[in-house]
Amino acid sequence: MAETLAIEPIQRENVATIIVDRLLGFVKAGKLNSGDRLPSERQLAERFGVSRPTIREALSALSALGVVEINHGGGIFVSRLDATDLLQPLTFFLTLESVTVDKLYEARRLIEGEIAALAAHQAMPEDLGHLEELLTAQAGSLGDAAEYRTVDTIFHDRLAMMATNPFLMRAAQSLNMLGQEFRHLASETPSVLAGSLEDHKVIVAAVRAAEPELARKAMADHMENVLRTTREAARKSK
Amino acid sequence: MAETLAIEPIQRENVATIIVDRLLGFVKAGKLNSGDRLPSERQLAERFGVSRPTIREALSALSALGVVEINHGGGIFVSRLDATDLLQPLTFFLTLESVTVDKLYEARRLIEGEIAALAAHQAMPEDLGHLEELLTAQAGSLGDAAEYRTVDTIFHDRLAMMATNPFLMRAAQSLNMLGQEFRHLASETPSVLAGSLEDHKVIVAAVRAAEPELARKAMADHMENVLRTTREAARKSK
DNA sequence: TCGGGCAATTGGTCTGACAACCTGTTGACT
DNA sequence: AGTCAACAGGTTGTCAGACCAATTGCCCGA
Repeated sequence: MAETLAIEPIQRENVATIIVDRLLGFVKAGKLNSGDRLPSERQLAERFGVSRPTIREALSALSALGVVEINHGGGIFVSRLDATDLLQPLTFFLTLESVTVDKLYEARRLIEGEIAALAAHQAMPEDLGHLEELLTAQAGSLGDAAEYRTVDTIFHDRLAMMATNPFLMRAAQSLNMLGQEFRHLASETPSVLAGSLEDHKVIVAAVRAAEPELARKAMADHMENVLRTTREAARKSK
Repeated sequence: MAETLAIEPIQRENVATIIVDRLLGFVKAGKLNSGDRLPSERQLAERFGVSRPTIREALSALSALGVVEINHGGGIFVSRLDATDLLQPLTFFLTLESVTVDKLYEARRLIEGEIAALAAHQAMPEDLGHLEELLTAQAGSLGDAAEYRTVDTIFHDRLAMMATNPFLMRAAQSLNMLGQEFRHLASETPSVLAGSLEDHKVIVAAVRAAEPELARKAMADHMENVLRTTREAARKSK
């Protein structure tokens, strides 16, 4: 029998890594809150009993993670990551072949679908107003692909906010970002944008009608269309 | 009208930041692929015309982002994480109040449910063997809460791998990590662990039977149970 | 009172050194 | 000839101390 036996490599951790975890612990435990200023590098080095380069490595990592902000001459502060903005990081790594694109949209269909359903379930009147505005904004930017993409992102974000689930929102945002790398091609075609707008209208209608399942279906169809046009554009450009 | 007029602070970027972007560019452009070995720190320092500490700060950041793996004495490699491991970063930011716990499990139910369904749809025989092994491992660790949590995580990871969707896997992992912060309390109760194991057995049975919808339901129920026990434990400890 | 300039503080970078670790090779022993 | 231990070279990990650059705030002079 093939033992699972997950023998871990026993890696003795970096001192810098330990310090990262330690500081992260402070943030988690609430001992460090958003906007708080950290001690200076020299003080941190002294308190942790390590050298300044080591401290700097730890801070560099935390900065990359978006947990702290470093100001030359000014000090180091805990970022105000009220809810969203993390997760920017993974915008890279687009070695994505077509297989992966399928998987990406499999995930998007699920998550965006749920978001649409939740939004339909608990939409507030003013939310609906916003969505309508965004639709007209999209109609007005059919000629400008870059602008359309921007408004499109706002549209999906708005819907995600209506779903009132920060976790789904977060996941949806990152998947959207990843998808956007591919859509540059497709979105240059006017007919594609027009089709997208039509999809959005159907979604809004379902949300307005407070029909969760209809909304989910509409969103799933939309994702399907986006995937299809993305693939066609990719094939053509080959 | 309030002009946006985004006057940027003209921040001259860190040299380390520049190097991070540069290396990231290589990865994006395909000049550096998964598993590739980077030049040594000294060589990098020389080529970029900077000192080694600066290079180390850049590498530390990339390591935190999960883009590279650094082995003491061994070298630096581009992570192979075909698609997955980014996004780890946002494991923190757990300001989670009880409202948020509900939302967290709303998201988990959706994503883990889909994973279970996909796994049931395309399970391979050896995968089923692994799952069985994990079940017995869990049965054996009912007395040790910490160990049980570890095996539990492996169980969910395994299922996620079977779903063959790196994006869902990634999302599920981070949600699981977030959830774990709360489960420390609940998982100290033996009866809770036993209940969890029973849930797992039902899930595996559904996967083995190749019944996607049954698996989804079983997983959703499991999530529901986890949420319930987590809440009860939290209430008791108040 | 206001304004400019100086000085302290803080982050940014460099140099050079040594320790800990991994790997392949060499050499001795069986 | 085959095995295995010790060694050498390269690599990351950490440290110390120094100096540069940006920010801040105090202090003094107008």
